[in-house]
Amino acid sequence: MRTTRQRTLLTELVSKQQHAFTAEELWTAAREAGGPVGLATVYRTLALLETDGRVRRLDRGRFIACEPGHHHHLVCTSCGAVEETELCSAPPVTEVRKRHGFVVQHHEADLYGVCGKCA
Amino acid sequence: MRTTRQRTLLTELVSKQQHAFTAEELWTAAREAGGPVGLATVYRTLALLETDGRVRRLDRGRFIACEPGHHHHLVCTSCGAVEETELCSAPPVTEVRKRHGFVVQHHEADLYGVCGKCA
DNA sequence: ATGATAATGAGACGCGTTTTCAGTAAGCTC
DNA sequence: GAGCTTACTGAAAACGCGTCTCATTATCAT
Repeated sequence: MRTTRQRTLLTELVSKQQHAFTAEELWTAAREAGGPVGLATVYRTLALLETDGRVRRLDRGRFIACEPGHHHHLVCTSCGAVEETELCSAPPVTEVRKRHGFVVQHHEADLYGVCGKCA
Repeated sequence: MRTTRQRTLLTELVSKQQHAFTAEELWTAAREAGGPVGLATVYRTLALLETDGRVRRLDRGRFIACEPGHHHHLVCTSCGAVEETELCSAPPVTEVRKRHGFVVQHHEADLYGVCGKCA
Protein backbone atom coordinates (compact mmCIF):
# COMPACT_ATOMS: atom_id res chain seq x y z
CA MET A 1 0.00 0.00 0.00
CA ARG A 2 1.86 3.03 -1.25
CA THR A 3 1.30 6.65 -0.37
CA THR A 4 0.63 8.59 -3.54
CA ARG A 5 -0.24 12.20 -4.22
CA GLN A 6 -3.64 11.12 -5.49
CA ARG A 7 -4.54 9.05 -2.45
CA THR A 8 -3.47 11.71 -0.02
CA LEU A 9 -5.43 14.34 -1.87
CA LEU A 10 -8.60 12.28 -2.21
CA THR A 11 -8.50 11.10 1.40
CA GLU A 12 -8.18 14.68 2.62
CA LEU A 13 -11.02 15.88 0.44
CA VAL A 14 -13.30 13.06 1.52
CA SER A 15 -12.70 13.80 5.19
CA LYS A 16 -13.90 17.37 4.61
CA GLN A 17 -17.20 16.41 2.96
CA GLN A 18 -20.20 17.53 4.95
CA HIS A 19 -22.77 16.27 2.46
CA ALA A 20 -23.36 13.17 0.43
CA PHE A 21 -21.33 13.40 -2.77
CA THR A 22 -20.89 11.60 -6.06
CA ALA A 23 -17.66 10.19 -7.45
CA GLU A 24 -17.73 12.80 -10.16
CA GLU A 25 -18.09 15.67 -7.70
CA LEU A 26 -15.09 14.38 -5.79
CA TRP A 27 -13.21 14.08 -9.07
CA THR A 28 -13.92 17.72 -9.94
CA ALA A 29 -12.98 18.89 -6.45
CA ALA A 30 -9.72 16.96 -6.63
CA ARG A 31 -8.69 18.45 -9.94
CA GLU A 32 -9.50 21.96 -8.72
CA ALA A 33 -7.60 21.44 -5.48
CA GLY A 34 -4.53 19.46 -6.32
CA GLY A 35 -3.76 18.71 -9.91
CA PRO A 36 -4.67 15.92 -12.29
CA VAL A 37 -6.42 12.80 -11.00
CA GLY A 38 -8.09 10.12 -13.06
CA LEU A 39 -11.70 9.17 -12.49
CA ALA A 40 -10.71 5.51 -12.20
CA THR A 41 -8.41 6.44 -9.35
CA VAL A 42 -11.27 8.22 -7.63
CA TYR A 43 -13.33 5.04 -7.74
CA ARG A 44 -10.41 2.90 -6.63
CA THR A 45 -9.68 5.18 -3.69
CA LEU A 46 -13.33 5.28 -2.68
CA ALA A 47 -13.36 1.49 -2.65
CA LEU A 48 -10.32 1.48 -0.37
CA LEU A 49 -11.85 4.02 1.98
CA GLU A 50 -15.05 2.01 2.05
CA THR A 51 -13.26 -1.11 3.25
CA ASP A 52 -11.62 1.06 5.93
CA GLY A 53 -15.05 2.27 7.02
CA ARG A 54 -14.16 5.85 6.17
CA VAL A 55 -16.76 6.03 3.41
CA ARG A 56 -20.20 4.53 3.06
CA ARG A 57 -21.88 3.93 -0.24
CA LEU A 58 -25.51 4.97 -0.44
CA ASP A 59 -27.84 4.16 -3.31
CA ARG A 60 -27.96 6.12 -6.56
CA GLY A 61 -24.20 6.55 -6.79
CA ARG A 62 -23.81 8.72 -3.73
CA PHE A 63 -21.20 8.43 -1.00
CA ILE A 64 -20.82 9.85 2.49
CA ALA A 65 -17.71 10.34 4.60
CA CYS A 66 -17.56 8.56 7.95
CA GLU A 67 -15.40 9.09 10.96
CA PRO A 68 -14.07 5.82 12.27
CA GLY A 69 -15.92 4.54 15.30
CA HIS A 70 -19.51 4.03 16.18
CA HIS A 71 -21.92 6.71 15.13
CA HIS A 72 -25.04 7.35 13.10
CA HIS A 73 -26.09 9.85 10.50
CA LEU A 74 -28.53 12.72 10.58
CA VAL A 75 -29.65 13.23 7.00
CA CYS A 76 -31.47 16.46 6.21
CA THR A 77 -34.35 15.80 3.83
CA SER A 78 -34.35 19.47 2.88
CA CYS A 79 -30.74 20.32 1.96
CA GLY A 80 -29.08 16.89 2.00
CA ALA A 81 -26.55 17.75 4.69
CA VAL A 82 -25.25 14.79 6.66
CA GLU A 83 -24.17 15.15 10.28
CA GLU A 84 -22.84 12.49 12.54
CA THR A 85 -24.11 11.79 16.02
CA GLU A 86 -22.89 9.47 18.72
CA LEU A 87 -26.42 9.11 19.98
CA CYS A 88 -27.15 5.50 19.34
CA SER A 89 -30.37 4.05 18.07
CA ALA A 90 -30.35 0.31 18.23
CA PRO A 91 -32.36 -2.22 20.15
CA PRO A 92 -30.26 -3.92 22.86
CA VAL A 93 -28.39 -7.00 21.64
CA THR A 94 -29.81 -9.14 24.47
CA GLU A 95 -33.37 -8.23 23.63
CA VAL A 96 -32.91 -9.08 19.96
CA ARG A 97 -31.34 -12.41 20.84
CA LYS A 98 -34.14 -13.26 23.25
CA ARG A 99 -36.87 -12.35 20.81
CA HIS A 100 -35.39 -13.50 17.50
CA GLY A 101 -32.49 -15.79 18.30
CA PHE A 102 -30.37 -13.36 16.33
CA VAL A 103 -26.93 -12.27 17.50
CA VAL A 104 -26.29 -8.68 16.51
CA GLN A 105 -22.71 -7.89 15.53
CA HIS A 106 -23.07 -4.34 14.32
CA HIS A 107 -25.72 -2.01 13.00
CA GLU A 108 -26.32 0.97 10.83
CA ALA A 109 -28.89 3.63 11.42
CA ASP A 110 -29.83 6.83 9.65
CA LEU A 111 -32.11 9.47 11.12
CA TYR A 112 -33.98 11.58 8.60
CA GLY A 113 -35.37 15.01 9.34
CA VAL A 114 -34.68 18.74 9.09
CA CYS A 115 -31.34 20.21 10.11
CA GLY A 116 -30.82 23.39 12.12
CA LYS A 117 -30.16 25.58 9.10
CA CYS A 118 -33.28 24.50 7.25
CA ALA A 119 -35.63 24.65 10.24
CA MET B 1 -53.84 2.46 -11.26
CA ARG B 2 -54.99 -0.73 -12.91
CA THR B 3 -54.78 -4.27 -11.62
CA THR B 4 -52.79 -6.37 -14.05
CA ARG B 5 -51.63 -9.95 -14.02
CA GLN B 6 -48.03 -8.77 -13.86
CA ARG B 7 -48.53 -6.47 -10.88
CA THR B 8 -50.46 -9.05 -8.93
CA LEU B 9 -47.84 -11.67 -9.60
CA LEU B 10 -44.87 -9.47 -8.74
CA THR B 11 -46.48 -8.10 -5.60
CA GLU B 12 -47.20 -11.61 -4.36
CA LEU B 13 -43.69 -12.79 -5.08
CA VAL B 14 -42.15 -9.80 -3.35
CA SER B 15 -44.19 -10.35 -0.22
CA LYS B 16 -42.79 -13.86 0.01
CA GLN B 17 -39.14 -12.85 -0.19
CA GLN B 18 -37.20 -13.69 2.94
CA HIS B 19 -33.87 -12.49 1.60
CA ALA B 20 -32.55 -9.49 -0.19
CA PHE B 21 -33.06 -9.96 -3.93
CA THR B 22 -32.13 -8.35 -7.21
CA ALA B 23 -34.52 -7.20 -9.90
CA GLU B 24 -33.27 -9.95 -12.14
CA GLU B 25 -33.88 -12.65 -9.55
CA LEU B 26 -37.43 -11.43 -9.15
CA TRP B 27 -37.77 -11.41 -12.94
CA THR B 28 -36.68 -15.04 -13.16
CA ALA B 29 -38.96 -16.07 -10.31
CA ALA B 30 -41.89 -14.32 -11.96
CA ARG B 31 -41.41 -16.04 -15.28
CA GLU B 32 -41.10 -19.42 -13.58
CA ALA B 33 -44.16 -18.84 -11.46
CA GLY B 34 -46.64 -17.06 -13.62
CA GLY B 35 -45.85 -16.55 -17.26
CA PRO B 36 -44.10 -13.86 -19.24
CA VAL B 37 -43.14 -10.59 -17.59
CA GLY B 38 -40.84 -7.93 -18.96
CA LEU B 39 -37.83 -6.78 -17.01
CA ALA B 40 -38.94 -3.17 -17.44
CA THR B 41 -42.20 -4.06 -15.73
CA VAL B 42 -40.28 -5.58 -12.85
CA TYR B 43 -38.42 -2.31 -12.34
CA ARG B 44 -41.60 -0.27 -12.70
CA THR B 45 -43.43 -2.42 -10.17
CA LEU B 46 -40.54 -2.28 -7.73
CA ALA B 47 -40.62 1.50 -7.98
CA LEU B 48 -44.32 1.48 -7.16
CA LEU B 49 -43.83 -0.83 -4.22
CA GLU B 50 -41.00 1.34 -3.00
CA THR B 51 -43.19 4.43 -2.85
CA ASP B 52 -45.73 2.35 -0.94
CA GLY B 53 -43.05 1.37 1.56
CA ARG B 54 -43.43 -2.29 0.68
CA VAL B 55 -39.92 -2.49 -0.73
CA ARG B 56 -36.67 -0.83 0.24
CA ARG B 57 -33.79 -0.35 -2.12
CA LEU B 58 -30.37 -1.25 -0.73
CA ASP B 59 -27.08 -0.52 -2.43
CA ARG B 60 -25.64 -2.66 -5.24
CA GLY B 61 -29.01 -3.20 -6.90
CA ARG B 62 -30.52 -5.23 -4.12
CA PHE B 63 -34.03 -4.91 -2.72
CA ILE B 64 -35.77 -6.15 0.39
CA ALA B 65 -39.47 -6.66 1.06
CA CYS B 66 -40.98 -4.66 3.90
CA GLU B 67 -44.18 -5.02 5.82
CA PRO B 68 -45.89 -1.67 6.20
CA GLY B 69 -45.36 -0.01 9.55
CA HIS B 70 -42.37 0.80 11.64
CA HIS B 71 -39.76 -1.90 11.93
CA HIS B 72 -36.10 -2.66 11.41
CA HIS B 73 -34.17 -5.38 9.68
CA LEU B 74 -32.02 -8.18 10.98
CA VAL B 75 -29.62 -9.11 8.22
CA CYS B 76 -27.71 -12.35 8.60
CA THR B 77 -24.11 -11.93 7.47
CA SER B 78 -23.82 -15.69 7.08
CA CYS B 79 -26.80 -16.73 4.94
CA GLY B 80 -28.24 -13.37 3.89
CA ALA B 81 -31.66 -13.93 5.45
CA VAL B 82 -33.55 -10.79 6.39
CA GLU B 83 -35.96 -10.77 9.32
CA GLU B 84 -38.02 -7.89 10.56
CA THR B 85 -38.23 -6.79 14.16
CA GLU B 86 -40.46 -4.25 15.86
CA LEU B 87 -37.80 -3.74 18.49
CA CYS B 88 -36.77 -0.13 18.29
CA SER B 89 -34.82 2.26 20.44
CA ALA B 90 -34.13 5.37 18.49
CA PRO B 91 -32.59 8.28 20.37
CA PRO B 92 -35.39 10.52 21.63
CA VAL B 93 -36.27 13.26 19.19
CA THR B 94 -35.82 15.83 21.93
CA GLU B 95 -32.29 14.65 22.67
CA VAL B 96 -31.27 14.90 19.04
CA ARG B 97 -32.79 18.34 18.75
CA LYS B 98 -31.06 19.53 21.89
CA ARG B 99 -27.70 18.16 20.88
CA HIS B 100 -27.72 18.83 17.13
CA GLY B 101 -30.59 21.23 16.42
CA PHE B 102 -31.93 18.51 14.17
CA VAL B 103 -35.61 17.52 14.07
CA VAL B 104 -35.93 13.80 13.40
CA GLN B 105 -38.87 12.78 11.25
CA HIS B 106 -38.17 9.10 10.74
CA HIS B 107 -35.30 6.69 10.85
CA GLU B 108 -34.00 3.48 9.36
CA ALA B 109 -31.87 0.90 11.07
CA ASP B 110 -30.36 -2.38 9.95
CA LEU B 111 -28.83 -4.81 12.42
CA TYR B 112 -26.17 -7.17 11.10
CA GLY B 113 -25.26 -10.42 12.77
CA VAL B 114 -25.90 -14.16 12.77
CA CYS B 115 -29.40 -15.59 12.62
CA GLY B 116 -30.72 -18.50 14.67
CA LYS B 117 -30.20 -21.07 11.94
CA CYS B 118 -26.60 -20.14 11.31
CA ALA B 119 -25.58 -19.82 14.96
C1' DA C 1 -69.58 -4.09 -26.49
C1' DT C 2 -66.94 0.04 -27.18
C1' DG C 3 -63.65 3.53 -26.48
C1' DA C 4 -60.13 5.93 -23.78
C1' DT C 5 -55.97 5.26 -21.97
C1' DA C 6 -52.99 2.93 -18.50
C1' DA C 7 -49.78 -0.72 -18.69
C1' DT C 8 -46.73 -3.78 -20.98
C1' DG C 9 -42.52 -5.62 -23.50
C1' DA C 10 -38.52 -5.58 -26.57
C1' DG C 11 -34.97 -3.24 -27.51
C1' DA C 12 -32.37 1.06 -27.65
C1' DC C 13 -30.23 4.10 -24.77
C1' DG C 14 -27.67 6.62 -20.98
C1' DC C 15 -24.55 6.81 -17.69
C1' DG C 16 -22.09 5.31 -13.57
C1' DT C 17 -18.59 2.01 -12.63
C1' DT C 18 -15.05 -1.41 -13.64
C1' DT C 19 -11.47 -3.29 -16.44
C1' DT C 20 -7.46 -3.18 -19.45
C1' DC C 21 -2.93 -2.18 -20.33
C1' DA C 22 1.00 0.59 -21.12
C1' DG C 23 3.44 4.16 -18.72
C1' DT C 24 4.80 6.20 -14.18
C1' DA C 25 6.55 6.60 -9.71
C1' DA C 26 6.93 4.88 -4.67
C1' DG C 27 10.06 3.01 -1.83
C1' DC C 28 13.20 -0.89 -0.80
C1' DT C 29 18.10 -2.44 -1.38
C1' DC C 30 22.66 -1.64 -1.80
C1' DG D 1 21.72 8.55 -4.45
C1' DA D 2 21.20 4.95 -8.26
C1' DG D 3 18.91 0.96 -9.61
C1' DC D 4 15.19 -2.16 -9.44
C1' DT D 5 10.75 -4.15 -8.40
C1' DT D 6 6.19 -3.65 -8.71
C1' DA D 7 2.11 -1.08 -6.96
C1' DC D 8 -0.32 2.68 -8.78
C1' DT D 9 -2.15 5.66 -12.27
C1' DG D 10 -4.81 7.38 -16.33
C1' DA D 11 -7.20 7.14 -20.81
C1' DA D 12 -10.10 4.64 -23.17
C1' DA D 13 -12.82 0.70 -23.89
C1' DA D 14 -15.97 -2.41 -22.00
C1' DC D 15 -19.50 -3.49 -19.00
C1' DG D 16 -23.97 -3.61 -16.82
C1' DC D 17 -27.80 -1.86 -14.36
C1' DG D 18 -31.63 0.73 -14.79
C1' DT D 19 -34.53 3.91 -17.63
C1' DC D 20 -36.84 5.35 -21.71
C1' DT D 21 -39.29 4.85 -26.18
C1' DC D 22 -42.96 3.51 -28.69
C1' DA D 23 -45.93 0.27 -30.85
C1' DT D 24 -49.09 -3.11 -29.00
C1' DT D 25 -52.12 -5.01 -25.50
C1' DA D 26 -55.38 -5.12 -21.87
C1' DT D 27 -58.10 -2.85 -18.13
C1' DC D 28 -62.14 -0.74 -16.82
C1' DA D 29 -65.69 2.96 -17.03
C1' DT D 30 -69.63 3.89 -19.82
